[in-house]
Amino acid sequence: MDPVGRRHDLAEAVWRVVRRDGLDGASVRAVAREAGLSMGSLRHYFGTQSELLVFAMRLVIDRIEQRVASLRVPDDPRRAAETVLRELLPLDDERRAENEVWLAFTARALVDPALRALRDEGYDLLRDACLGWVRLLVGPERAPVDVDVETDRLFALLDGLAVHAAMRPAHCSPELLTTVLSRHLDDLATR
Amino acid sequence: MDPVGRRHDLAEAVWRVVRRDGLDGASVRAVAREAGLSMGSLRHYFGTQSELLVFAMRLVIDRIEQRVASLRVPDDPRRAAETVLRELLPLDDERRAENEVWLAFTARALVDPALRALRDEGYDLLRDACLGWVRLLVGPERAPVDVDVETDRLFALLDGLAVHAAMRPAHCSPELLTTVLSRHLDDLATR
DNA sequence: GAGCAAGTAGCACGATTGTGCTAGAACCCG
DNA sequence: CGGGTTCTAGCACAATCGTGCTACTTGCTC
Repeated sequence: MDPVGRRHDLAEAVWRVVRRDGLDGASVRAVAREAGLSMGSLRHYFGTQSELLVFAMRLVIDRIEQRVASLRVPDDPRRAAETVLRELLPLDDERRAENEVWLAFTARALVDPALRALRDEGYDLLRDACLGWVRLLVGPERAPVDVDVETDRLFALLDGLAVHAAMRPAHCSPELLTTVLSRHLDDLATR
Repeated sequence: MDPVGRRHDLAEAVWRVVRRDGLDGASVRAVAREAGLSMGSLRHYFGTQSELLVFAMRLVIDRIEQRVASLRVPDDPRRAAETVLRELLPLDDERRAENEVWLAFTARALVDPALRALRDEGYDLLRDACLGWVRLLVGPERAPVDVDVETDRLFALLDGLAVHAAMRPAHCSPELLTTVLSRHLDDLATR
């Protein structure tokens, strides 16, 4: 198989192990077993465990970026914002997987320098997106400081919803998530 | 020393290790070393590692509850809400510690059944608090479904702010956190 | 077909883990 | 002062970990 494809397969094996047993459970042996490979074979694609995990975390960002980029966005700003930001909520199993894996990696990034840069990159991307939509929705008459506050408010809301969806999936139906987001965007646009 | 006091000391040693090296780093040996005790001695107070970690996580809830309970709350609902909810934000180092430790434990609760009940307990307490303040602030003329949506919105905002404060402390000054909360409560009260 | 690169497998080593266990020190109460 | 409980310390064991290393197989290229 394509070597780069194989690395993707291994990263997805990491995702599955992480979702099942947490990042602590993602030992080299466990990932190899999950992927149906031997340890030695895995190490032919990833020299160290750190390299493997960084690649698996990077894949989260890439996948989300790619999905958002391939989105057909309406012209109306309000509906455009909802379309894009909806895509960041864990509404189906694919996005739930990305969300849980991302959460596990960011938690470890608190103590693992190798993952910190990736976490910052992901957060910067998301915050910039929030900033852009807030600018578009509140209009130019709003004071710049308000834009900053509203950006961090939207930013925190999105991450909070994602965290809650991971922690209490039973209490966070897709309908609830979208309703909360929609309500917030309404308030943002009608002020 | 008082045995119960000793258990508290050990739990605080867990906190320090968790903040420094993550929950993965909180091995029995590391915690014992941090507390200046031998492994065997630690195991006299906590028979298993799981018991130790559960106690340390429980302490997070207890500490926050205790701090909130000892709060002098203004009569005005809007100011009362801000006073109490402010107390849940990581505005000083004591609350930052609680926040980071709580985050680490909830992340592990995703794959560790022993911690799940405590995570649920903490989340239920926080959501109930949000529900109460939303009811008080929006008034009785609001539809019940709106109250639910606004509750989960406030709930997600608070947790999102806490997560961001832990992940990017440089970008989340106490002023920013309180401003965002205050803005949100304003919107809630003036609708 | 020869030969070299790529892929696969698996052993070995030292380090670290949680916990069971024993033995001695400290303390308190009668 | 004696005796029993509480506390402390530390060893031992099996399990697991990441990684270095070697050997075998596969496949592609002259």
